[in-house]
Amino acid sequence: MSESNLAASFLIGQSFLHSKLQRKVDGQLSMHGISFTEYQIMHHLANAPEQTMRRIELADSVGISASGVTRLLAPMEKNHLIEKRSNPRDARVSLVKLSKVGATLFQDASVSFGYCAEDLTSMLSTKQLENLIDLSNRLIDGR
Amino acid sequence: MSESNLAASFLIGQSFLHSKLQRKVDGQLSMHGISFTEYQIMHHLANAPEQTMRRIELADSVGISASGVTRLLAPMEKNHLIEKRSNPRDARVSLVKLSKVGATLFQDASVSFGYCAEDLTSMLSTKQLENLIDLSNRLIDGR
DNA sequence: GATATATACTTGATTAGTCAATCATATATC
DNA sequence: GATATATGATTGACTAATCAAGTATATATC
Repeated sequence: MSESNLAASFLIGQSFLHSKLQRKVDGQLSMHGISFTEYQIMHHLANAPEQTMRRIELADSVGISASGVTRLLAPMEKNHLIEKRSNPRDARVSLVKLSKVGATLFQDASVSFGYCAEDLTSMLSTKQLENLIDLSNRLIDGR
Repeated sequence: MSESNLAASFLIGQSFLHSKLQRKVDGQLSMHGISFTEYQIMHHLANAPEQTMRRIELADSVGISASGVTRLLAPMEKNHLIEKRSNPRDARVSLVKLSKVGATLFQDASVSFGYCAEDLTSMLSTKQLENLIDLSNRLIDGR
């Protein structure tokens, strides 16, 4: 009956936590007209050299499929948050660059996102949060 | 440029981790013909008194909307994994009971799920995993 | 006991993603 | 240098969810 497997109950809890965090973050970012996924795209672009990445790199960074990236970026390009660049060394590649408009929006959204994140984690001390991030990173890296 | 906010980078990492876990778990459960969401539904039903819950309780437990539950349960009922019961004290309520077939499938799937969970968390000691669950629960409870 | 409000659930329309197939280009091999 | 294979990206068809609106029933108030 009751779940005796620690690892299994972690997965169940993890999934529930995700839905809670996702809901809160999406609600907060909606006032900037973007979703959490779009925010993540901009986050990775903002931290990349030249604010530029290949689409497949974005897919891997965010954790969605290549086709998901194509569909996600289309409206972002129409709204001039990003710009399409080609790679002269490899014509298969479509580079994505965070535009000036996109960078500004990202900075604004980052303030909301930061407050939201602080709020959602306010019950943990810095040490606990660092610990949590460390443990999460081990799960991500699989080491 | 680089994210100085600890809480914010936690949220980004959390989202990425979720996509990784979701993918792996869904892949594992697909051999039983169910999704992770369906597994969670059965998990909560299996642990409920009489293996029975109201639909809105299921929605809250799993972290999806009421309409999401309606849409999710429809095929599960057709496949006889769950049964619909009415509440004689409140005709608005539609009770959901895990069927015998559903309980058997859940037990089988729990074995796969357990292995999958062990595998995904194998790099953490029991103590670390307990610690991770505790920290996650604080985020969930907001205390 | 009629009326207003709240709760449980379902439905129609929409959205964000998936996968499988495809196209274009690049790279390796003979 | 022709051919096979691999890689990056897009598209069509589909799925799992959302929200807003609607229906049915219950509860509280006058």
